[in-house]
Amino acid sequence: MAEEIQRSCVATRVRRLNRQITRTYDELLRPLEMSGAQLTLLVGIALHPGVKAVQLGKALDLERSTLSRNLARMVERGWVREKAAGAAVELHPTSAGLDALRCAYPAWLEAQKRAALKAAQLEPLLQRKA
Amino acid sequence: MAEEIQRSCVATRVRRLNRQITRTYDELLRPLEMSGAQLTLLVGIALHPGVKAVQLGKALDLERSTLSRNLARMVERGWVREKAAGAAVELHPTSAGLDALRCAYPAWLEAQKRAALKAAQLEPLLQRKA
DNA sequence: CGGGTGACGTTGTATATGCAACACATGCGT
DNA sequence: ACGCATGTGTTGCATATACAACGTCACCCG
Repeated sequence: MAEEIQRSCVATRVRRLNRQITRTYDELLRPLEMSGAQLTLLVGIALHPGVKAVQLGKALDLERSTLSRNLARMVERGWVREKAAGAAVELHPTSAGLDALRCAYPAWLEAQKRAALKAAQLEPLLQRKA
Repeated sequence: MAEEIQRSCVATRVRRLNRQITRTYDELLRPLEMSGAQLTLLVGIALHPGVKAVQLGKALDLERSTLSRNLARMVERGWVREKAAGAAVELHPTSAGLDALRCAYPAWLEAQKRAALKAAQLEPLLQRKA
């Protein structure tokens, strides 16, 4: 029973891979004082200026309160501006945010390259699930 | 550039999948007051009684301090016993821990079933990485 | 024996995440 | 206009995670 879980648990594998991948991106983005989570949000906002927070959350499958707090940090940094729109909030990139995005691109490329190696571990993951 | 990141970022995809999978397991384990992370640790300890913490951490690619704190919670719950062994710590399951594991098995099975659906999203992930 | 070095765990601090509870706005129906 | 349901965001609390700094133990070497 315990053997079966250890052999085939999807959560264990996905979570471990997530740790490895997240560490890789965070390490390379750290000089820019940006996290992988923040990069994802910044990209989404830059590509869809004025997007409603709730839409962004649904696209990323992010809980409302998590998104709210992550955005607050990015507003602090001056990368994002929030604009009230009734009960909702519209998100806009600032020029500093777009600059940060440009600066992050080389680090992202390198992280993407390193991640490709670890992503090979995804395939056994899928095969064992069956 | 931003388009490229949104289209192909491995971290974004792995992290989103991790959120979905983790939520699934945590939701089903919640009645037992157990998390997916704790289940993984408990399984590892149950299968290798006396395992050194550092070994478990390496197997799961878990940072030392993270493991230390997660284990502390499980010791609190009475599922695990820590035994000093020089500078290291040996981990043993308690009988309550083994009981909890047995109780968790049906929930794990159900989570595993639900996760199989979402894991289909892993395949597009891999293909776009190339 | 004494000092240094490396391995291991813990503590401080920060981000990421989620659930539950609350607050607020909007819009609808009467 | 009133009240109610719904959608949206925020706050309180808890876990998971990582890095940096620190304390300790063990071990080895001179």
